[in-house]
Amino acid sequence: MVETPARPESRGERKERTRRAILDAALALCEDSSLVALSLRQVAKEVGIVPTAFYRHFESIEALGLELVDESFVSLRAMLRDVRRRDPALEDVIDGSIRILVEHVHQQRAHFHFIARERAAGPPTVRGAIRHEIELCERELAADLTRLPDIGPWSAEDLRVLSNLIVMAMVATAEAILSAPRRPDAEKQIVETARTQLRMVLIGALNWRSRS
Amino acid sequence: MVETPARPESRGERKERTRRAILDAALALCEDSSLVALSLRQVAKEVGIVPTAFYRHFESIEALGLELVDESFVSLRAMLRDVRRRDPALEDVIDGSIRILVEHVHQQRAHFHFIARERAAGPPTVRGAIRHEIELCERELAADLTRLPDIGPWSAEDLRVLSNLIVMAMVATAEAILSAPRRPDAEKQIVETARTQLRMVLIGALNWRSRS
DNA sequence: AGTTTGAGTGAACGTTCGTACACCCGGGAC
DNA sequence: GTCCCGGGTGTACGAACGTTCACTCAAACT
Repeated sequence: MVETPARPESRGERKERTRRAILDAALALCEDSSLVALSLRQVAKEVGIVPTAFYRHFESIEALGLELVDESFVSLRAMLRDVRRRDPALEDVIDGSIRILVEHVHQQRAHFHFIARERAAGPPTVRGAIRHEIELCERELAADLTRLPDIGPWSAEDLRVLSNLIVMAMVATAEAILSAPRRPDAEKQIVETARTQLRMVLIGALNWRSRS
Repeated sequence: MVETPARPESRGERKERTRRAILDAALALCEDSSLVALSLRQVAKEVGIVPTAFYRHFESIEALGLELVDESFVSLRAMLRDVRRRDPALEDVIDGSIRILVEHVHQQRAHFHFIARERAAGPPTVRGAIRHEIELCERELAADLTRLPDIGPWSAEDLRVLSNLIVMAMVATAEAILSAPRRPDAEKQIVETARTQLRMVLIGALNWRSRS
C-alpha cells in the first residue's frame, strides 16, 4: 500500500504508482551492493507492501533488473540526442559533449551508477542487456562520426574501433565522476582529464588514418 | 577438513592449506555473482569445513575479499614486470604488451574476473583497495613512459592523463576478453581492436603534445 | 444491480543465513 | 610425559530468505 492519494485514482494509476515505487526502491536499495544481493523482501518492505505483492508486478528480481536497464538507457539515449542536436563544430564538440555527459550523470546519478555496477556484476541476462545497449551506442556514435568531414570516408571497421574507444572512455569518465568525492574541484579535474584524452584520441585517429 | 595428506604435515602447513582452499573456493563461488552475494556458509561447505571454522582464518567475507585483491594484484604486477622487462622498441612495444596482457588474462582468468567485477560492485573497502591498486599501475606506467625518448620531457600531469587513458583501455580490453565467447576468432578481433586503439592513442598523444 | 477481476493481505512452509558457545584432540613447546 | 594452544566440530539460536496458498474488498465490466 503506497499511501492514500488525496483523491480518486483509477485502478491502473494505482498499479503504475506501486510499480514505480518498486523500481525506485530497488534502484535505491542496490546502490551500494548489487542486484544479485538484493532481496525481494527488502524491496517489498521499502515500498511498504507485503512480499507476495511483488509478484503482481515482476516475475523476479532479475526481471526487475532488465526493466531498470531499459529505463536507464532511455535517459541515456535522451542525453545522446542532446549531444547530437548540437550544431557540429559550432562550439567545440568535445567540450560540449563532455559538459552534457557530466550534467546527465548528475541528473541520473542512480541510473548511471546502476549501469556501471550491473554491467560487471549483474545477473548474466542483465549484463547481456547492458552490453547490447552499449554496443548500440557505439554504432550510433559511428554513424554520427561519418558526418564529420575528416572521418566520413573511413572504413566501417575503423569507425567501429574508434567508436569503441570513445565510448569506453566516456563510460570510464562517468564511473570516475560517480566514485569521486563530490567536491567540485575533484570533478573539475576528471572533466579536464577526459577532455584531454578525447583530444588525444581524435588527433591520433586522424593522424593514424592519414598515414595508413 | 581438507582431505588427509599422504604423510606428515605440520600445523602451519595444514592451516595454510585450508586458508588457500578458502580463498580458492571464494574466488570460484563468486565467479557469477559478487562478493556481496557470497555467504560464509557457501564457502565453508565448498571447502569442506564447518561454518564457524571460517573465522579461524578471516574476520569476515569482506576481509577475505581484501586478501583476494592483494593476491590478484600480485599476479598482475608480475605481468607488468614481464612487460617492462622487454627491451623497449626491440620488437613493437604495443604488440608485445598486448600479447602479454592476453596471456596473463588467460592464466589468471579468475583473478582478472574478480577484479573486473568487484571494482564496480564489491564492498566499499574492496572497491577502494582496487581503485588504489589501479592508480598505482597508472603511476608505474607513467614512470615507464618517461623512458621513451619522445615522451620523456612531458609534464607530470600530461603523463598522468595519458597513463590513465592507456590503463583504462587495457582494463576494458581485459574485460572484453573475459566476457567474449571463448572462440579464438572472437578474441583475435578484440586484440586487433585493442592494438589499433593503442596506436591511435599513442600517435594522438605525440601529435597533440608537439603542437601544444 | 450483480459479477468478475486483480492488487494487496497475512499466515505458514522449508531453507539458508551469521554467529555464539561448549567441546574435541593432536602437534609442539616445556 | 605433561600441558596448552588452536584448528576444526556440533548444536543451537533468531532472523531473513523465496514461495505457497487462501483470503479480502473495491474498482471496473456487464
